[in-house]
Amino acid sequence: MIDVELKSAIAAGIGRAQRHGDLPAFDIPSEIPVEHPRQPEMGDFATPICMQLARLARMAPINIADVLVRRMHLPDFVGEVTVAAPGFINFRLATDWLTAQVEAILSAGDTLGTLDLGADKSVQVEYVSANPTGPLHMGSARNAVLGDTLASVLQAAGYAVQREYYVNDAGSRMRVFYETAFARYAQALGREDITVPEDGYQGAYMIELGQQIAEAHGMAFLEMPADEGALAVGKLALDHVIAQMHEDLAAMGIQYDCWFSEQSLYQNGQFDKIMTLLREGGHLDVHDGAVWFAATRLGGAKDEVIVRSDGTPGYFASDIAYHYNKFIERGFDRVIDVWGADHQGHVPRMRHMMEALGLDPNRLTLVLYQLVTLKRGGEIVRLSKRTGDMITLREVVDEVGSDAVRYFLLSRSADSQMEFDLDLAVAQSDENPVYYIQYAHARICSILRYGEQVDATDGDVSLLTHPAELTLIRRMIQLPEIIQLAAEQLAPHHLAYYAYELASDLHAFYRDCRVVSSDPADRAVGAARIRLVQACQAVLRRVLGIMGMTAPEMM
RNA sequence: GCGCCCAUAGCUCAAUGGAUAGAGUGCCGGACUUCGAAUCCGUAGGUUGCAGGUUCGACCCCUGCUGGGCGCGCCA
Repeated sequence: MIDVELKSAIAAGIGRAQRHGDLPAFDIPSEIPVEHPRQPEMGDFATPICMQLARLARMAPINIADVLVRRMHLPDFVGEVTVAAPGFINFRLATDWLTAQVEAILSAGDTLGTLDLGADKSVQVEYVSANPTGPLHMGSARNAVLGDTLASVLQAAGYAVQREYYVNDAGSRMRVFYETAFARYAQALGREDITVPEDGYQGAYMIELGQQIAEAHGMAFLEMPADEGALAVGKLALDHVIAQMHEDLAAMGIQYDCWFSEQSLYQNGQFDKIMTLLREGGHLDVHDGAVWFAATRLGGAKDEVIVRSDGTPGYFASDIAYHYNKFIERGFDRVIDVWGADHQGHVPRMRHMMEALGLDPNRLTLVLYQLVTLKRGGEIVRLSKRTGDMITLREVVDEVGSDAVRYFLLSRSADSQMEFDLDLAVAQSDENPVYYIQYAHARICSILRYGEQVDATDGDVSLLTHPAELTLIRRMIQLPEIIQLAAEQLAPHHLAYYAYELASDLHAFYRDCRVVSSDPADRAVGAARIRLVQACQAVLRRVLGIMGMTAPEMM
């Protein structure tokens, strides 16, 4: 990456200046800041390093800058260097290097923008993981988009990524779900005496599910002992719900590598093994009839119940066993869990759990996102599967479209609380910036169709000298940098802004530069511009692809 | 009471401790007889919630307020 080369050139320049006696001796900072100047006229890259060195060198920043510029060996991609008050060094990319990048992009193929930041380390991204007790509702949408895009970003950054859905098919909520399913099934067969539990799932979808099972299986499960019948109906209902989730997520272009069952954590004595490990490590206490995780001994605010006094494992027990499985059984180098902000209270105990398992807590990252407030008719809608008040992810995706939903949810940082107005989302879907970006792609396709008869294979990109052309190329070569930023910060919203700016530069280029011209005198530059437009198309496709969006050829 | 997150243009949101804080949207005004007007160009809009502090330099880091969201269970 060019910024890395620039940094080492600057560091080397400081060393050389010191050896020549232009700068006094001091330790060269390990991290050399390189950034994009706010004003493009100032250059493509800049470093404020001289301001930071002023104290060390006991010199004015501007004088340090002068010395440094004189002593630096410039990489070949730098065309011009200037010094600006109070001590910035500005670098401008060489035009011939810049235009050559068009060919580099065209020959990159599918790996365009791919980095080796991850060094092929294995990362698991676990996201959505909503309880399988009903259809996915809109509350899970942000989790889905964030997690899925994060996974793609990390893939592009050179990690070996695995996408996982954690199916909470154990525990007390599951039992209530089974009982609800059984009651609805029985009611469908006329047994009004069998009722949905007090804290059961009231949604209409459970009634439908009960009817479907009744139609398919008749009285069979009612003729069994009650426990067995409920279990059998419950399992059918669970399978149905999970199959539905597959479909709903697929409608957003999301596919997992693994659907991991919580129940499986309690098979083959695995859980006992982990409890032994924790006990031997001195992390367990027994009191009030329950087994506790001694988080306070690791600096936590309170201890956590692992096994309840009735002998059943609690949610945290599964969390421990699950992460033991992720790191120790399956050996992921790094794990990212995407959680809603309502789970932020669990962050410290996850850290303590990692310590207790003898794992480096930094290998586990919990990405938290602020919950989305849903509005309909100006009113805030509260979603709950238990009460059955819900707006499903599917109905919104069907109505607004996957691309628009994804872009909307992706374009804000995870820390921002956002409002999703359903009426507005439908009414204004045409104004969603995603269409602006897709239009840029469709426009390129249109230009290429129109210029089909032009032979651009020998297009000479060095003819690209118009400011709009160079601005576009500058934007195009930013892709790796944006992928790196998004991967390092685990913040995919940078992609959304980048894609918009890329589209904007393309539209501006289209305004200023005629690509396909009937004038024979324009043939050479036209061929070069076709190369440029093809390269831009590749970048647009790539960034849209990482965001999980389509790149339509026509709209 | 304690903890986490947030507060930036009318609205929705950006901005790795660096130069004149940017987009979209909305208002107003312009541009189709040539590759797509789902586009482009322009005007207006700011004490970055308040008060201190650190720094050569703060929207960004620290402290204290104010206001909002979310947590603090032998639920998940």
